[in-house]
Order: sequence, then structure tokens, then C-alpha cells
Amino acid sequence: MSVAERKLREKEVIRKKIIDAALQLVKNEGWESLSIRKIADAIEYSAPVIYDHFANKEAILFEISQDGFKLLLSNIHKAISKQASPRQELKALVDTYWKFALKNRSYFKLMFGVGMPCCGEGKMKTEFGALQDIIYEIIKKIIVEKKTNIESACYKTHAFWSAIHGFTSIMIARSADVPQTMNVSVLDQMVVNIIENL
Amino acid sequence: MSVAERKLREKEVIRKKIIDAALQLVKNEGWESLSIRKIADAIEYSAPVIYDHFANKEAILFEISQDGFKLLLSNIHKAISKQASPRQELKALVDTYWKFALKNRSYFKLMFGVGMPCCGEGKMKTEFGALQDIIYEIIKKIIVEKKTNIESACYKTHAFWSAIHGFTSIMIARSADVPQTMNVSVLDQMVVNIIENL
DNA sequence: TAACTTTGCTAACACTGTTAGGTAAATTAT
DNA sequence: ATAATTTACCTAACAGTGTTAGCAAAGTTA
Repeated sequence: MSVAERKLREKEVIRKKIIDAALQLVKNEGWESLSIRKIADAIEYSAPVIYDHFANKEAILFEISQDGFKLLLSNIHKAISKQASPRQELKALVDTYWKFALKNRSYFKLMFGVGMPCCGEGKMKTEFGALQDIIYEIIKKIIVEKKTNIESACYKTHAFWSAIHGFTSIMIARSADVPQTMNVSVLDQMVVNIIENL
Repeated sequence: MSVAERKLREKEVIRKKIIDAALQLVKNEGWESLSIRKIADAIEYSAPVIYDHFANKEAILFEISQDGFKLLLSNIHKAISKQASPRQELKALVDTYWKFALKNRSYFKLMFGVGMPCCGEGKMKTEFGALQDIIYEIIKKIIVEKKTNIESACYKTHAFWSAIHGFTSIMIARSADVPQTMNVSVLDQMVVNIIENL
């Protein structure tokens, strides 16, 4: 019986190797030039072996983008837990989001890429929702604190999320096209302004 | 001498045919599955002919995305010219932007795709800037009207643009992942709120 | 009419994702 | 321990990709 267990473990090891190699290749050469044969080369197996572990290339990219979400959510939770007030929590969330995008462009592009071959419509509902839920909870707390209209929490979550994500997307996707006046301080000021008007 | 002119005209015709065919294919099957051979097939030429008109595939996608910008800017100018006040201009701009994204998803994905093979960093500075300039001018007018701080116009342009683009990107990229509470009325309310706080 | 340029083709190269089929090794059953 | 069976892994191949080289025919100019 333990033979089967060992085999499963070994399979898991190769699976991890595939993901690790793929991520490394994406980081070095961009996701456009990622190929099954390059992954196979990196893990020192022949190409078809990869199909024993993943249905297709898209499934690999999908799993990587899910890992990205896990990492981002973990970073956010860590950052939030250190804060003393909901307002500081919201600031810490934005800071973490921005730093994640900046330091992990490959992940970010896979996770939020418009028209990405993997992780398209309807595949990221849970990961996507988790992020939105965190924002929602913090905003609710601030609204309670400020005693403004609690019913607007939902709308405000979307508005907040739109602004933060829009800023980050523009910066990551088009860094060279963006005027110098659009920099991180704009993001900071945006958060301050949004909190003021919650 | 007029022979050369005719030849240039004929070249232009084929060039246009390539772009048209490519755009049609992108609209029908998505940009991922666009291929030189498919374009060649559509225009009833052999594949290498395309390289007499474009350096490579990326150049075709680049030109298409530029056409997209031209169309979007033209739509915006048309919509703005019909408005009576800067506030209505801003609303019309957002409305046009949103409708453009909705009706021309292919264009939008090419124009603003995070990590798109074409139109990456540094290639869209002018088109990108033109859009931002329009927003800037309207916002300045509103600020003058409201007699608030004119120096904040630049920051507010970025913040506005971030929010609008973020909302649209999320909707276009992830329509199936987005909760039902995030709909066009959120966009409307966002614009109203932003104008209020300019 | 001869020389030259342009046009457009086929064939090919080096890739891509993916599948079929076979072989040798590892595991299980007898 | 031997036979049967499953698993692991490979090579070869298919159909497709972007792109280039080289050639033949047509069009243009001298």
C-alpha cells in the first residue's frame, strides 16, 4: 500500500517541478515564449511527460496564476494583521497590492491579463471574490466608524477596487507610456481621498 | 510617373485588406488564434506576401490597436461636442469609453491588454496621452467652474482615469467572475461622485 | 527588343501544442 | 521465482505557427 503512496508523492514532486520551472521561465522570458518543450528541458524529461500531470499548457498557466492569488492573499492578510485601525488596514492592503504587482509582474499579468489564454472568464471567481471580500469587510468597518450610509458599502467596494486595480494595471501594462506625474504618490493620495469620502 | 502612383495605391489596397481581414478574424476567433496564414487565406494571397506590407505579425496587431485608438478618440470627440457643460462632457466621455469597450472587445483587449504581444510598453505614448489630455482639459474646466484647487487637476486626471479604466478592464476581462452588484450603474455613480469631489 | 524591377509563388526552417505507439522498468499476482 | 500487468517514459509524428530564401512570371523602363 505504501508503494502507491510513494508513487503519488513522486508524481507530486514532478508536478511541482513543472510549475516551478514554468514560473522561472515566465519570469525570465515572459509568458509569451513559454513552451512545453522548454519546461520539459528544464525538468529533464521529455515533453509528453508533462501531459501526465497537466491536461494542457493552459492548465499550467492556470495553476501558476492561482498560486499568484494565494501569494497575494497571504501577503495581504499578513500586512493587515499588523494594523491597528481599519483605515490603516485599507492603506496596508493597497500598499501590498501595489508592491505585489511591482515585484511579481509575471504573476500579475497572468492573474489580471485582459484576454489571457489561461484564467479567462469564469475561472477565477473564488480567488477574485476572496480579494473583494477582504476589501468589503474593511470598508464596512470604516463606514461603521464614520457612521455614514452602510448600504453604500457594496458600491464603495467596487469603486475602490476599480480605482486601485485601474491604477496598478495602467502602471504595470504601460509603464513607459505613462507620464511621470502618474506615480506611486498618486496611489497614496487616491487612497487617502477615498477613505475621506467613504 | 503615374505608374508608381498606381502601384502605391494598389499596395495600399492590399495593406488595407490585410488589416481588415485580420480585424475580422480577431473579432470572430479572438487574437490568440490569429495567424498569418489565415489572413493570407482570407485575402487570397500566399502568406509571404504579407511580409511585403508588414515587418511581422506584431506590426499588424500594432496597427489594428492604433486604429482602435483612432476610433475611440473619434467617438469621444463626437460625443463631447454635443454636450453643453464640462460635467456632461465628462459623463459623455465615460459613457463612450464604456460603450466602446463593450462593443469592441477585440480592440479593447489589443489596446489595453496587460502583457499583450503587440502594443507593449513605450509604443502607445501618443495615443495614450491624447486620451489623458482630453480628460485633463475637461477636469480643468470643471475645477475652474467649481473654483477648487487647480493644481490638483493633474492628480485628479490620473485618479479619474484609473477608476474608469479599472472598472472597464475588470468588466471586460472577467465578466463572468464579477459579482452582479458590479454593473454599469456603479460606473455612473462613480462618475457622479468623482465630479462632486473635484 | 533587352534589361531590370516588382510581384507572388512554393518550399523550407525552426519552432509550437499535442497525441499515438512502443519499450523497458516497476509492481502485482500466481 | 516467474508470469502478467500496470506504469513510466521515450521517440516519432501530425498539424499548426512565424518567417525567410529562392525562383518564375509578369510588368515596367531603357
